[in-house]
Amino acid sequence: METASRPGLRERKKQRIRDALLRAALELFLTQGYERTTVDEITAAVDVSQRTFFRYYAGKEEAVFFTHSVAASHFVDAVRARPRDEAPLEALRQAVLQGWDGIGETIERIIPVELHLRTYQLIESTPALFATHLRRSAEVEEEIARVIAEREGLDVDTDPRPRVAVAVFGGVMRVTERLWGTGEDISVAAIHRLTVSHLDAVRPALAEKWRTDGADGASAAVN
Amino acid sequence: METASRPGLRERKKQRIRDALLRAALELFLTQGYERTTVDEITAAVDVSQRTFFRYYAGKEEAVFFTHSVAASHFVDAVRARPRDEAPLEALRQAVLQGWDGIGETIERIIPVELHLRTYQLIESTPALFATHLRRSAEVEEEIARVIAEREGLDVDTDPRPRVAVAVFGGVMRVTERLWGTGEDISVAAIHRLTVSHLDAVRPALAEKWRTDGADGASAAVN
DNA sequence: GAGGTTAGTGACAGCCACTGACAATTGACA
DNA sequence: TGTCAATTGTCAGTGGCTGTCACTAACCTC
Repeated sequence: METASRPGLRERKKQRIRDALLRAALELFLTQGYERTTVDEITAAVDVSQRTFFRYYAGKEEAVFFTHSVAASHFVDAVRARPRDEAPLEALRQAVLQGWDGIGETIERIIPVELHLRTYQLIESTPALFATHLRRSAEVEEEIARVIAEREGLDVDTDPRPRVAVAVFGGVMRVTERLWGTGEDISVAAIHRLTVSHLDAVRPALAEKWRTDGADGASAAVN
Repeated sequence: METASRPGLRERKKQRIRDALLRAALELFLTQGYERTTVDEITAAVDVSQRTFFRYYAGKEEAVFFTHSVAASHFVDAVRARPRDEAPLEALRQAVLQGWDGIGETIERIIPVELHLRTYQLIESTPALFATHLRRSAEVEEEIARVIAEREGLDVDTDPRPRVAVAVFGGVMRVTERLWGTGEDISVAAIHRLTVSHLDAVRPALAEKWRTDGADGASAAVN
């Protein structure tokens, strides 16, 4: 009866090492900076060999983005779960907001949410990580585009709308994240607020004239 | 009188090495792949020391993106040169199309345009390069957002519209580039056509309902 | 519970991108 | 032509990452 609840000593030991490495890595990255932290320092903190680190994580980057992968697949699932009568962009909007609000339960099993949220600041301030983050986002967007296309009964290779819609949405999310990640308030409430205000700014931003409709645009101001 | 036209032997020698390194690097990257090409191979082809390569280029990546930097600043200049009565998105649209059409004169002084265009395929097919490409694009977008904000007399830090508009535009351009770069036809005509069709798909993609307006959406189909 | 099997680890050697330091070389210029 | 300064080659070293191999400890069977 305990094979399901207790996965065996070997497996538990592995899990402990994986967790310890992740935590040590993130804490070192956040205190000393990503590039100034060597793998040797991480493994020294956990007291395993350098080789062991690379058996658990493909590299330093994978450690940084470990929890992000979890969050990303939750987001994709959330999009899939949206009612089919919702407009595509509305479904995406609800899915991200839902994802952010549920980030606690999603991440806390692995590391303190605080640590996860702080990785965004690390990513935004480290060019190499930021680049990887964008690439990973692009991969998620490709997946989302396929989901949207399926929802709408379209072929993602002949109709540009699914990818375009997702790209528009993703572009706005990047701006939002960046503003949030480079700011001081890394609370979930803050990202929630910024997400809403930026998504609401899409239609005004696409308007022909910006200068005359001051009321509409100014109302979407941020900060 | 010849300081301007003939920059001296030393300078010419440097330029020759810089060009030779760039060409050798790109040709090796394109034939063997980016990661399978070592810096030693590049410098061996040009017959200089490895150290010399790093004096001209900060790393392998910088060589790949050398011409892209030129193209990017031409694009930014083109946006700046657009008439101020043009709507922001229209100005961006015209500037990119203009940029692509003039890519020949812009790049040919450095390397054959053919080589430059092929680097897009390399970038799209090499995750590390793709990531860097996205980061660089994000930097350009930030610059463009400031230009747009200035054009419209807005503060980029309080009004979200400049960054949002540029992010929307940039998102669509990424999708376009990716489709083009992973396809077979890497002609300027092809990217021009894809750019137009994708930008035209933005409004339909933002529509509430996709299923009913089949005529509008299907007309924007690609390929 | 002894003994074989196998997964996981440490130790070591090595590749490659990249950097700093210093000496050798070679245009530039008087 | 000799001096100065810019460029280059050489060398040594760091750090991320990988392959290999022997060893240990968990697991499994009888």
